[in-house]
Amino acid sequence: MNLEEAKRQFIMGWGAFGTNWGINRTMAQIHALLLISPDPLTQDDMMEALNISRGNANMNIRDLIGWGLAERVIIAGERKEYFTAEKDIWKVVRQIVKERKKRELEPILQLMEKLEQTEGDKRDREMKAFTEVVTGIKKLGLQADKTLETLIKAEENWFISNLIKIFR
Amino acid sequence: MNLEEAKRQFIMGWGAFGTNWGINRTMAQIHALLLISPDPLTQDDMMEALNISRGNANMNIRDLIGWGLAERVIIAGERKEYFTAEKDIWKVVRQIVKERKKRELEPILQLMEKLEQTEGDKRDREMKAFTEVVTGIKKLGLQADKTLETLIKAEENWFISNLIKIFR
DNA sequence: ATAAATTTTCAGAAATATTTGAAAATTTAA
DNA sequence: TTAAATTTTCAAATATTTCTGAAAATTTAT
Repeated sequence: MNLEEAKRQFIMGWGAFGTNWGINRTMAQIHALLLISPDPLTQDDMMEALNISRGNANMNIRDLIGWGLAERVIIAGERKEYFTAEKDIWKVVRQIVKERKKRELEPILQLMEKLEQTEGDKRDREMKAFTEVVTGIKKLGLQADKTLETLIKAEENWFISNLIKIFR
Repeated sequence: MNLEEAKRQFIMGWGAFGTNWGINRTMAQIHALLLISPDPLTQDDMMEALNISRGNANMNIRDLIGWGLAERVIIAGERKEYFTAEKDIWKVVRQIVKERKKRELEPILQLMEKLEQTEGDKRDREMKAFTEVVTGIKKLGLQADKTLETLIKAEENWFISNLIKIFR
């Protein structure tokens, strides 16, 4: 396969992958494009490469920046804005984990904490089933939160070398 | 808060949470409903509780079964089919991890392996950037695959107690 | 066998999410 | 300043996903 075709497949594949994870296809494709671009790109470059409109490109670039996955780059003497993405995949994963933890795990934990306050007869089967599930989710969620927090702070080598030891 | 309101919020919250993770809202709501039901439910019970159509209920129940998150229950003397969900959250998480690994991680790894075969001049900047990213994703993916495999096989206490040791 | 109960399917409808493109706002150069 | 270049916004259009409901298929009881 030649490079052009491989790039196309990479971008399409990354886009489909993102879709499974609740990430907008275009955002994932822009991310893929930036990942494999040795140099920063402009919005127009991306519009052309991915065949998308100006508005779409602009919104998704800004979302990517919001996720901490892309950043603006100033290029001396250039009028247009340029963008790059972090190339180190491990850093990318850590950044995504960090954001999703904040955006999704934390709200679920808050909900479970609120639902733990539910009043009712503890001998009632319905009540018991409910309480057990809520408590279980909260416990696991807290554990996950702690684990992910450590993971986010970990340095790659430390983490990987530990994982290899523990989970072989 | 009383139990009825708490259940409602649990089901809505779980549905919204699922949506963020590429899981259909109704499927997540049915799962939530089953999680907090002390006894098995029929399709009609779910249709009524969640205010959804027969077709929708049927399809999503079968999807849940496909994910290994719900199962049919035979109740002696009853004509209708009943369904339950695994209540142990840790088992639920393991099951989800297992399915997502199969459905999503494995295809991405296959794609990366294919893209590693891309032909081109290794001194070309474009080629180099591409190869580095593909290789990086594959490496991390293989590591994740191995780790998740261990996690799937692990017993809860073993896993949690190890994690607590490693990641405190 | 027959028919009632129940489950499954799926085309079209509805809801949701994404994208476009043109206008408005902002930035930059001269 | 002024105006050209660039970025941002957002209402409407489009695409995608999900849901409905009725018909078909299957299962069960008699």
